[in-house]
Amino acid sequence: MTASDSSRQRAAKSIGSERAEHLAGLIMALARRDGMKAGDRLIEQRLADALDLSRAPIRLGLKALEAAGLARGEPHRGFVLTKNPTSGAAQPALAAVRRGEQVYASIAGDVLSSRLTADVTEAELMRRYDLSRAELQRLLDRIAAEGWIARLPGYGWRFAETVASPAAQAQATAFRVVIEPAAIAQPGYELSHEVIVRLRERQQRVLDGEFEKMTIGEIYQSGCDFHEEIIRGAQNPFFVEALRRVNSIRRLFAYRSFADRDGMRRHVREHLRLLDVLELRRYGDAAELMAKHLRRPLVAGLS
Amino acid sequence: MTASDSSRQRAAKSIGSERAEHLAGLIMALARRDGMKAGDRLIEQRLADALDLSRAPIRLGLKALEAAGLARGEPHRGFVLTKNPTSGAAQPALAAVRRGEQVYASIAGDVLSSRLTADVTEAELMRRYDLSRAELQRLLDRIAAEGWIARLPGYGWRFAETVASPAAQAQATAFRVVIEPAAIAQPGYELSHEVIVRLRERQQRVLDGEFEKMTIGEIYQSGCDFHEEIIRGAQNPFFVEALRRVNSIRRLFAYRSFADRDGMRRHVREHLRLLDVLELRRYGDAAELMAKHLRRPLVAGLS
DNA sequence: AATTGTTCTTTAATGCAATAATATACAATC
DNA sequence: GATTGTATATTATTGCATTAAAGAACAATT
Repeated sequence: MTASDSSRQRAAKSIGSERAEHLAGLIMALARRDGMKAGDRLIEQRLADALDLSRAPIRLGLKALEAAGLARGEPHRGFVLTKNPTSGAAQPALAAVRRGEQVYASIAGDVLSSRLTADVTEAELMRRYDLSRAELQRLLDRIAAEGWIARLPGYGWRFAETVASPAAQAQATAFRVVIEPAAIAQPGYELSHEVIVRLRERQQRVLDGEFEKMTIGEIYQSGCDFHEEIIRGAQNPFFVEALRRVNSIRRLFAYRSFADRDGMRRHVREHLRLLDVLELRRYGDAAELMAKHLRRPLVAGLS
Repeated sequence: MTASDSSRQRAAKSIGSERAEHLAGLIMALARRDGMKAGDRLIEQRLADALDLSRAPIRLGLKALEAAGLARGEPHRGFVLTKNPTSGAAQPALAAVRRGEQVYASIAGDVLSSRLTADVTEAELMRRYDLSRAELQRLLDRIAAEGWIARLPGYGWRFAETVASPAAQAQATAFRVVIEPAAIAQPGYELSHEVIVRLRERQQRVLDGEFEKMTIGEIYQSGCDFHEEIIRGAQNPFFVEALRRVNSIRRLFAYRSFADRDGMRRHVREHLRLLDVLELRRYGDAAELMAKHLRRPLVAGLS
């Protein structure tokens, strides 16, 4: 116990500034998502707003990015991307974000395959995953926010029945088939022109081949972003929230469902068609289209 | 600051065993919910299971109950209720639960009336509500679990847009009108006979006058329980979860909407009618009935 | 006018020891 | 056979000092 304890501490310390690299990864992921290119400026305040942080941590991330050779900073002129965020050179920076996800992923895997019981104590998890209390607590808070674990009144936590059940995937779809079309059919539904344009542009970029360079995680995320933006048009946060939660649980098994590239192309094309119908304000048709879209099998991991 | 700090500590210590009284309140609330009467036995393990605790804390609660004169314990024969849980004598014990809710309630009130900004820091909240870090954190965890606050990446937390908006109540209803009937209309929908019987019995009891003795909170809770049990029949935890979250947010403004007794009677009668239709497995009709039920105005706080 | 650079303040995380709360196991009793 | 009584082991909380991280304000630069 003392052995593993100290090894963990040493490991953490040896990585110069883990946080900075993590921030660099966040910035890079954002740049990718927004389709930035080499040469684009990285404006501190804009990044800070996008990531809900202040400029101080952003600055750390930018410096780490420079140290990694992905950005260049000149006095009083800020930082500029030197590599395309989709290029191979950008990969290590992005991996830094994922590294922090490893434990999260193994817990998710263990729950999904029932290697963990529904009820667990913190002590048990600390031992099992070699985490400090603080680390574990941050993790549990996050998982709780995603809705697949909840604190028990006494000691311990309980995983939600939502996960682990083999039927979960089908249930998630069934739920979405209800709320997403219904949201579009709500009386006050409206999607601003700007949003439609932005969404179309992003989907088009994916269709134009960018998705060859995307990770499964990014592809999944892009799909979720799209649907969340669409459902937001109902002007009812309860719909948005509900979809968010389903998506964060679907993410757990998304990694398993293998993505076939052809299905994906069709999938994105459906997104574009949906945008067209929405632009014409034919909400009844759009709702139907959405229902059909969701029911399509096989690419379940990507809708 | 040191002054308020120490006063808080003194207050906490002077209450002999706050936790035990709280537990007593939980037991009493459970007894009320289940329609127990004076003379009924309070079986430790059964209570422990119902409250997701072990026997040790239950025992503390039972002793506190005895100290309050609401239960009597005899060696090797356990505890027995000596007062009806609906009687006036039971009130103080139940109040102990609510006492712990005071800060929660004031935060809720402050958010609902925009006396708090959307973004807050822990330090700010600690000062404002005179809480220790630990106390505040438990509170924030709970609120986060209920879904109306979320941690920001840096310092601080952000209240969900779901709350505070004046439209929230209408939006919550709109959302329920979508998911509740849809759940009943799901292919695999089924409500076991036992559940129907239990629900009917409980609603009947309320109709038979018990609700005169119920607090607003209990009335609200009873309504939520009913609907959650109904939606559970869809065999899809996503529906249940979604409803739970809406309900935990609706609870925040439930206290404001004044309950008229007549509307409530009609409301409960509708619950009973719904059960009849469900028992006949006429799910299409039941779904329609549910939609109408939810749309009824005025008793919005109780559906 | 927008953006970066710098400094200072505020805020929260971490590790540790002491303490409290909860869970478990098994014997005793009805 | 179910329930209670009791002892013991496990688990988590609390307070505190230290340290790290983030935010805010304003000057400097383009």
